[in-house]
Amino acid sequence: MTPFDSARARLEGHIDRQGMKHTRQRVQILEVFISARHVTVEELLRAVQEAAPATGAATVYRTLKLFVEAGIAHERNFGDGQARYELAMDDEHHDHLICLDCKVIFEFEEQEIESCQAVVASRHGLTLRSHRHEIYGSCDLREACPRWPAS
Amino acid sequence: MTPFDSARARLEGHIDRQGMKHTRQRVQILEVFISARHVTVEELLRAVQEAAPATGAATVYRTLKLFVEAGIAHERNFGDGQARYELAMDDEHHDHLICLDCKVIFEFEEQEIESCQAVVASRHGLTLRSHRHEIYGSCDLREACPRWPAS
DNA sequence: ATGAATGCAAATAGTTTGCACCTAA
DNA sequence: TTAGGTGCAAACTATTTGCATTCAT
Repeated sequence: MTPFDSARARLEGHIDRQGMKHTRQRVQILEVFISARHVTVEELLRAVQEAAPATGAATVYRTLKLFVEAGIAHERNFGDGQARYELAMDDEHHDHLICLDCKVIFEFEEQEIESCQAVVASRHGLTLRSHRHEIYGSCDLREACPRWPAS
Repeated sequence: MTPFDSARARLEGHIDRQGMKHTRQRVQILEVFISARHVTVEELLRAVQEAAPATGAATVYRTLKLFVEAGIAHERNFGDGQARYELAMDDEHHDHLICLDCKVIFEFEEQEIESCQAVVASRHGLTLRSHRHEIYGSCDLREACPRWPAS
């Protein structure tokens, strides 16, 4: 089962369960979304419009919300004013490390940090619900940079 | 030296260094800002207008940016669509724990998490520059909640 | 047939900017 | 005097919404 198939299965299940309809657009948007990482609505819209030029921005916004409700996408905000979406795979969790120089986005998972968080929450009498953790760094556009020697 | 005095000193220094001007509005906004925590522009504007009704929103936006440049304020975004600002005190750092039920914002500092982050960054060849870490939890509006038994 | 989804355009919300007037230095 | 600041309104950006039309069921 490819990522597309399992995401689609989950989406169709959600659509059926909610008495919604299966549409061409929803599948087309999912197809493009699957092979993208941390896409903005604008990027996704442009890509979708290459196959289906009539697609409207509102549909992409609405469909991404649907993906989030169906549990196949996460919304992210990296502080540049526009939301980004990424595929939500089963029981996988990660946070992000963003390079301020070359804008590369890495994903990381640090069990030690994860467990600290529950402690912090309970210390204040709260039950941990979710979190958001982004680390910003610099690659100085040197060899270590995945885009080196990009402009 | 009160927090207001040291913030004001730093602001005036920045203003002088940049050849800017000292204005009534900047001091008035600082006065209100000092005694607020995680304020939105709207909240700050309303409070400032109680003392100086003619103050415009643009001035508050511009002044908060100035505060950030002067190093006396941090901009925060807790995902509700509007920026919040808080006083930046010397060599103090903290992250946030937000209650999804009662909206209380706690501050926390966890040295273990801090040091993990540099490791994560270097693991990917980056130098740590900054980070953003928010933990979201629930108080279930019970006794532990600082606003209990609020509505 | 009929109700939900789409696409467009208009509406919002938060923030920024242009510009005439004001004010600190 | 004069550059920088302010206040207002208009512009902008990302996103949402109203509505007539289209499409899935």
